[in-house]
Amino acid sequence: MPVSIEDVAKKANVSISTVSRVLNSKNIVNQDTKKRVEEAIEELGYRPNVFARGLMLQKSNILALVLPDLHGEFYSEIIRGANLKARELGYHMMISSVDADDDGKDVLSTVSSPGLADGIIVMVSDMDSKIRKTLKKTNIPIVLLDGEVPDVKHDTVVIDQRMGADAMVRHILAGNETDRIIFIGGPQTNLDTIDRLAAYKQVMTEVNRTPINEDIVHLDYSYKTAFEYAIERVMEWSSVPTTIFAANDEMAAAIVDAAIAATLNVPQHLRVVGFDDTRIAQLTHPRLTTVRVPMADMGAIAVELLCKRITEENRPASKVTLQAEVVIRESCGSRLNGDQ
Amino acid sequence: MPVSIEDVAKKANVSISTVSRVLNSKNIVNQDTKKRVEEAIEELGYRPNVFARGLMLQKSNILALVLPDLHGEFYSEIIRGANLKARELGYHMMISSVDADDDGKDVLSTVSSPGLADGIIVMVSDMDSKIRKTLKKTNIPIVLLDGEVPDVKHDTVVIDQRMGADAMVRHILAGNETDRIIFIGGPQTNLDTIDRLAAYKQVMTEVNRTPINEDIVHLDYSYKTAFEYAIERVMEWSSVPTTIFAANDEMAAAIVDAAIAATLNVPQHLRVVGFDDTRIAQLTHPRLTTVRVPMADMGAIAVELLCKRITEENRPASKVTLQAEVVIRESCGSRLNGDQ
DNA sequence: CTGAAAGCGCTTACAG
DNA sequence: CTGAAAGCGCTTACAG
Repeated sequence: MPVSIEDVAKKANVSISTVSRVLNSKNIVNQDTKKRVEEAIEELGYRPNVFARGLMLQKSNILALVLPDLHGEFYSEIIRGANLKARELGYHMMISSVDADDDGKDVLSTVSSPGLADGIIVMVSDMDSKIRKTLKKTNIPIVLLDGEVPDVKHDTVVIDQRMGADAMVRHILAGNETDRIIFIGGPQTNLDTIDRLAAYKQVMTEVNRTPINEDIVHLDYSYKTAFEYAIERVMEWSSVPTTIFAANDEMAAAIVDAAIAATLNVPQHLRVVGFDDTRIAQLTHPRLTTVRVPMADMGAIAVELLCKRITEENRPASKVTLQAEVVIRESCGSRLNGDQ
Repeated sequence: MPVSIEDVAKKANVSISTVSRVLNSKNIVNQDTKKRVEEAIEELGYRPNVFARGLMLQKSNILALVLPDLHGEFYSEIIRGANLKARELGYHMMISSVDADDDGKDVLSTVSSPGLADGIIVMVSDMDSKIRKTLKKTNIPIVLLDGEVPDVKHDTVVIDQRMGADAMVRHILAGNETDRIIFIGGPQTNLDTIDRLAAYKQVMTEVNRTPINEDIVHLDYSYKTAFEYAIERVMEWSSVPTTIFAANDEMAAAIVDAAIAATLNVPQHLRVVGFDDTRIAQLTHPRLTTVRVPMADMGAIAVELLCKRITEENRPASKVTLQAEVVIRESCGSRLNGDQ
């Protein structure tokens, strides 16, 4: 039987009101009584019951983080960044994953009003995701990661995917103007892929090289699929000057490996760039030119926004856009040492 | 103002007791009343208040997972495995990280009795970790990952590191009997490193090759440190037949890269093996021979044990040992194609 | 099968 | 500065 506020009160010879006061350091308490109470708390090892407190305060100090998947470094960095910031601000973090077919009712309902979490950070990376509909019905503070849900009032933190992809395509063109550029994306409904592809199309069109359908392919972001796809095609690709613009590092790494398996030299016979700048980008040979997405920052900023929203319900919804920047390494023949 | 059980009761023309009964489907409720109540719940979008329920039931359906760090694939796999299983069993998961200097009081106290979480999974990977002391004082259900804390009654899930390391050293010796074998571990107080090193010493001693001090080095598990260390020494290492046994894949990858940077061939001029079988192991060239540690399983089983402990307080503490197995790839010259 | 009432452990006006 | 009391939203014996 855990010790309650009443036990403390008895031991310190005061009322529970007084104990509560020293606990919350609200109203002023006499120095001596305060000391007596604190000693009693210490001796008894008293910890306030979170539920009782939550019942009164309608606040749990818990934030929920809902991600589409918990797999891979991308998400683990978000979790890390969010967790650090949450602790800093005095919140705990709950975490859960919801895949695209899941409407997330399960997760959201337990977590949401009048629920466990004071607020919730949701990443909805797929356009068709059912959770988007569920979100509309929730009226707990929400921060959306990397995507927006229409008709929901919420704060948002996004990566400027378009700028990043735009800069990347220009970087490719700067080094190798005449290259055929093949875009290899994730699923068609994936929001990141949509943005990155849009930027690719736009820049290409701008330089009068409207992309043809054969140069746009959609895979599933995985190493395996990309490797299998690439191994069949690297020889053909390398027959004319070509750069592969993969929408994540995993696929880029797979393509590099497929090229190497076919005894091609990257970047000489084939150029490859990735996206995200996960650790994989530095483990390939040659290392990947890619676009850095500040994942940990994303998590941290989302937590920050959420906490602000929780304490200040009526502040206007804000949108934070994080820049993504091109990181030049060797897989594309960098401008620094590309002319050796 | 969220809708309460009272609102539902009014709408359905019953008492709150009855609403509670249909909610918890305990005692039998008349079909018609039940239906009426369910409709009211649906219409009002009623969700029971978690705190009120927790106050009564002394149960939150939340599990806490405390890891030494949230960085890297190793931990993200544990989180993933744990999270999946937790959802399956109807629990939510809270997550937090605690570093070795932190005594975790902060985390544990909020999370622990009479706290938020019904139980807690803790990974304590460092012998000196202060959290070990804090753990002794907690009397909430605990499952320990990958390490034990004396004097605490708890369930445990461990990897059989020793068997894994043992098998690995024998594998190295089987292919290259006369190789000098250098063990590169993490910090001296790291429990995994301790076990892996012990196995290395034992097998070496068994074959009458008691290791010398120069062949045992402690780094910090990171790619960077290992690369810097290796780049200075690869030439010397390769001057006699040598295998590097790194205590994780990160360091193994760094050593492979250092060797390549020195234009050495792996496994011909230098052999390298890793530990963990994280994804990195398949991204190096050559790919790493390593020891597979079932991380996701570890998370899932920990959750399972914890849930059993929560519901059956008096069951005897159990210890689940997961096997680690050698995965043969190319970095050590496999038996399959090592004699080309 | 159903309702009135006690109680879970807190916080917070309200008096004093 | 401090205490008695109400109340947060539930669950669960206890009567009926």
